[in-house]
Amino acid sequence: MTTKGRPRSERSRIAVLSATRDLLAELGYEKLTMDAIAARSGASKMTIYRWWSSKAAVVAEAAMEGTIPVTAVLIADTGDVRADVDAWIAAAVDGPADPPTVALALALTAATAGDPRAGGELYERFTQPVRDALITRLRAGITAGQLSPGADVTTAVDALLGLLLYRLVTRAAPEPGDAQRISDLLWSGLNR
Amino acid sequence: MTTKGRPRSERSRIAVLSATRDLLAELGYEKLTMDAIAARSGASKMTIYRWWSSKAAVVAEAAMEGTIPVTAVLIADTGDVRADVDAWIAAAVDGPADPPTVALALALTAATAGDPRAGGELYERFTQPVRDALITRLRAGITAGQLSPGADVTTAVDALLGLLLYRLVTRAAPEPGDAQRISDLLWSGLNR
Amino acid sequence: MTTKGRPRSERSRIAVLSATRDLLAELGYEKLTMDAIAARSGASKMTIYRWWSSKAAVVAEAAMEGTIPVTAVLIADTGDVRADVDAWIAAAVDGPADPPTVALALALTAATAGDPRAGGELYERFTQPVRDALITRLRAGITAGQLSPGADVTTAVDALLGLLLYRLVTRAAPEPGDAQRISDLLWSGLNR
Amino acid sequence: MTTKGRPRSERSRIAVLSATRDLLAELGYEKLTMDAIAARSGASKMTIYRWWSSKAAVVAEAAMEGTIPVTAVLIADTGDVRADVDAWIAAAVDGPADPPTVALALALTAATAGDPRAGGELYERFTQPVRDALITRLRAGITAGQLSPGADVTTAVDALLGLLLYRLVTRAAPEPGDAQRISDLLWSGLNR
DNA sequence: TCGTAAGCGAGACGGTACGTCCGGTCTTTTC
DNA sequence: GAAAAGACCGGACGTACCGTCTCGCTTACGA
Repeated sequence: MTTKGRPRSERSRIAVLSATRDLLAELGYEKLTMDAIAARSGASKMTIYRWWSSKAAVVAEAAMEGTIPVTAVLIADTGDVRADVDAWIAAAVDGPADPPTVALALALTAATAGDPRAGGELYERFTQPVRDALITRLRAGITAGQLSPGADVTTAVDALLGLLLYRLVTRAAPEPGDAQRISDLLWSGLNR
Repeated sequence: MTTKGRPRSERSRIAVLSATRDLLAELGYEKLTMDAIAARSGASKMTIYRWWSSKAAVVAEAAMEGTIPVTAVLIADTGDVRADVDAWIAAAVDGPADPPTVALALALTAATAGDPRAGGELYERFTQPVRDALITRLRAGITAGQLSPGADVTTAVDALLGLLLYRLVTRAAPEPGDAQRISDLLWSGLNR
Repeated sequence: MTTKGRPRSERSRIAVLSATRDLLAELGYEKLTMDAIAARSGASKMTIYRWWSSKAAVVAEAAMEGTIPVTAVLIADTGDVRADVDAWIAAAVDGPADPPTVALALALTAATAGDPRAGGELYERFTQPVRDALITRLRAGITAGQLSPGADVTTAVDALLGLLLYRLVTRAAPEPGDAQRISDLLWSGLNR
Repeated sequence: MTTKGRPRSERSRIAVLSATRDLLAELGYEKLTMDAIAARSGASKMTIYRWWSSKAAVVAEAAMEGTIPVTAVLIADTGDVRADVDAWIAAAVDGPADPPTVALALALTAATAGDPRAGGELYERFTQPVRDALITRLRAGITAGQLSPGADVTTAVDALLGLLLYRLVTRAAPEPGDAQRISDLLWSGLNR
């Protein structure tokens, strides 16, 4: 026996998330309204609130489906730590050039920073996996003898992610060579 | 000739900024309201809007006056770059332990990330001076022969500020030795 | 050939009308909701709308089945006009003492008064037959020589029904002797 | 000392009541919405809710200012009861021919009948004064010897008001001679 | 006896109005 | 002439109800 009653409309779900992404890119997080999402998506506000508890929740799921495939690319393990992590850095620095992705990341940051009580879990949901993956890959590099045993992996990863966040928040446009410069900084920090 | 009429009430100005800091710590940026600031401070909304143009502006000035002791500490120039910058790092890492200051910094971040159009100027107003001061001090260190001429100062500074921002946004509590670890990372990055 | 497929559930029909009467007595017409009728009756909203076109229609049928014993009492024709009509008055004045019936009558009044476009037909459906029956009986009394030929039957009937409506709407509790006083008024009006 | 702060806008108050009357005449009570009142009047919903607690309250006050001057004309006391009351009847029967007044009266009836809990007070607020005035005038007529001492004044008045209400609710258009017929019925009822 | 067509409970849906809240402006009186 | 008080508009909030629309299940007719 399957569930009773009319099933949830996948069509609406997609329309809502899609409209959220579009409006975020156009207006930014603060000016994004539930009414606008409803109007743009064709879904009623009731339907949106039935499935998402708040604006932050919609944005979170929109980000989940929209950007994770881009930024959360699992770090490859080719056996060469530096090459693997450099590839991730290059993707992270140059990748999110398109406005929707930038807007989503900014929205997540705003939601996280703006509501101390509910935001922590939200932000960690997206950043934590990436952070863990980087730390894991680097620790594997230590085990493989490619990094010195005493390398301060977590501080380096936080500096890396922080730098990306900082550039995002200050809207610093990525410049050619950025990935290389960041890579250099990171590896000299790790190979004292 | 002095200005005519009743002079601006310094008493109100202080009460507004103080109430803003308190409420920010209690509620976060999104739930902070102008009505609440007016009620808590005893000033009328009219008075607030006479002197500040928006909620963001009040928060900005509250941050200005509230965090100066912490972040705007001018980097000293004792002749020893590393000692000078390490002192600043120590202050920045351990300083903002009190909730109001953290709340202010988060509020600024939320406002900046949430409103792409108006936020850039706001954020730069607080971060830019610090960033410039750090870069200037480090460049002086290069001139003084204490750092290698090819050191990538801006990337290092962005990583430093980004790391602080990242820890702030993720509400990572500062742990003993953090300042030391960050310092180590920074200097090995700069002295390749 | 009878109809194919599953026949209409009499069980549901009764449950809906019964739930409507109960809820009307508890909440009044304005606060009565279709969702509540569905929940209370165990029928789905789909089923309700399959058989009734609107809230007003459900209420109308609920009234139809609920108040017939009270108001639709056909005026008897024993040959004595005054005795026949007085019996009807007594039933109408003292009858609807129970809350559900009162609530139904009020609901019909509210629906009629509240929606000028659709209400006329609704109200006439319940009042018209009674009005016609009274007028017919009185006219028969004229024919039988029990009332003066010039008696203004329609005005008198409207005054009688209006008085009952007025007492209903103002929630005036019936008092002993009311039926007698109304009867007196009516007959002196008819026998000028 | 007068009250502090900006005083209530009389302009808004009038605009709201006026818009309510217009919309009532156009749409009827059930289709009247607060949003429409706000839009038509130029007042914000906030302002409306600041001064009136519900749609019924706005309608009540709109009726107060709009129709009471028309129907609640205090019954004159020229010394001739019948002439005085007949004048009132004539005004009540022929007067409210204009749609806004009819709509208001219907709206009050709908509100009263539709919400048993809150409506009683509402209806009595408008009907009670008229009823009392009629009863008072008729009792004065008894004292003056113009009516028989045993006349059942209250039943007669309720029949009169009920007849008007009944005709209102059934949307019976007033016909020539109605006032006369009602008058005849009333007086023969009172002068048994 | 069995297929099938209509009825059914469940419940999600788009739409519309609700009553509340907040940002920012305006208008009074008081100081 | 600045300040406190507080009413004002515009517009977003999150909720409720309407009437419609799938679903998958149930029932009893008619082949």
